[in-house]
Amino acid sequence: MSQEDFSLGEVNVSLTPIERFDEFLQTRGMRRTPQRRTIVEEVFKRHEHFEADDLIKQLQDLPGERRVSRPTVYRTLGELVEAGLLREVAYNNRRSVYEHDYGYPQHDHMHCTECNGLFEFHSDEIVKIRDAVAREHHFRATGHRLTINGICKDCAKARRHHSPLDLV
Amino acid sequence: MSQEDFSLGEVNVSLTPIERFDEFLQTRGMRRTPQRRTIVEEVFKRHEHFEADDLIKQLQDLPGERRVSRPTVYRTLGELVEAGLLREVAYNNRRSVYEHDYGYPQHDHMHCTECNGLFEFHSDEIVKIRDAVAREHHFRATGHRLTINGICKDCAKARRHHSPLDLV
DNA sequence: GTTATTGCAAACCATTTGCAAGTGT
DNA sequence: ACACTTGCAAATGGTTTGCAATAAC
Repeated sequence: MSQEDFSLGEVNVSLTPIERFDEFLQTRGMRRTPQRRTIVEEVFKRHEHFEADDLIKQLQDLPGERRVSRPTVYRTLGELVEAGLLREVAYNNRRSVYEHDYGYPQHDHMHCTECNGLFEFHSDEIVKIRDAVAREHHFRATGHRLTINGICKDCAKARRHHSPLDLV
Repeated sequence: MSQEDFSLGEVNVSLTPIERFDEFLQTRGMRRTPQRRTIVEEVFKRHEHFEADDLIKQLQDLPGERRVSRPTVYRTLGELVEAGLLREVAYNNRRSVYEHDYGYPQHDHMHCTECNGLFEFHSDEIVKIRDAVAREHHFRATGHRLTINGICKDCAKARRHHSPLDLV
């Protein structure tokens, strides 16, 4: 976490995700419960994309008194999105994939159709074009989602070891 | 449909979607059935984004002998995607949205979070940047999906008629 | 005559919800 | 004390599947 204490719009960036969530709960008259606390902690332990089910499994490895039920996980994930701590990346249709969206720089994704991997990248250009396009169409842009589809470096390499006639 | 007879990669662009689908079925040893025919016809009657359910409703207005069951609609939509005639736009998670992807120029979307509307736009720049980014990361790009989120012109206008304190 | 396809009813499965018991404030 | 939360079990709802009857080829 940065030591600086500056604010970006309404959001005080010097807070940890846990503090930020507490702040959010307070503003909304919602309560700080051990379950909510456990979930934010686990969610921000590492920075990978995850699905609700990944998180549920992760929580199952926790000592018994910290167990959280499935509905509560779903409810809390929704709250974390509302709080601006998580973002939903809908690249997989059918189930939701989440990623950190707090104190983490704007970025986009490359999605490998072979191994289903998701890779992040950043491009200032994209944002510029986005805003230009939006302006041109009188659209008030608040964000965007770009996913480049294709084959990642590793899968491309693996493929070269097969003959081009090797069908599945 | 264009009168010209030129090919783009493997795809003969002079075919109508219906012909193209027949060709696809033939190559795969699949059969031309009245149900499949009805579905392609209805799907390509107009160029809007649609969900499986929209199509099912549209089919219900057809004379009785052309009725198609729900499972067949889902099965055929999948085939149309495989055939490269349709493309799945996963902007809504939970249900699939389809759009024409045959003889239709590359484009991206603006998604209005207010009215849920989807608007198309085209930008050559985006494709250039996409390829540059992919090259830089040794990623073999085959396509991309960009959705700009925000408020469309009409919803923005409607909003100005409310006081900023008008919550929900 | 084979083999693919259809329609029906039932299954799937991620997510959501009603509700009674529990718990922050 | 008073809401807000939780966990349970059951519901939801888009999509998929098993299977017997049917229809392309």
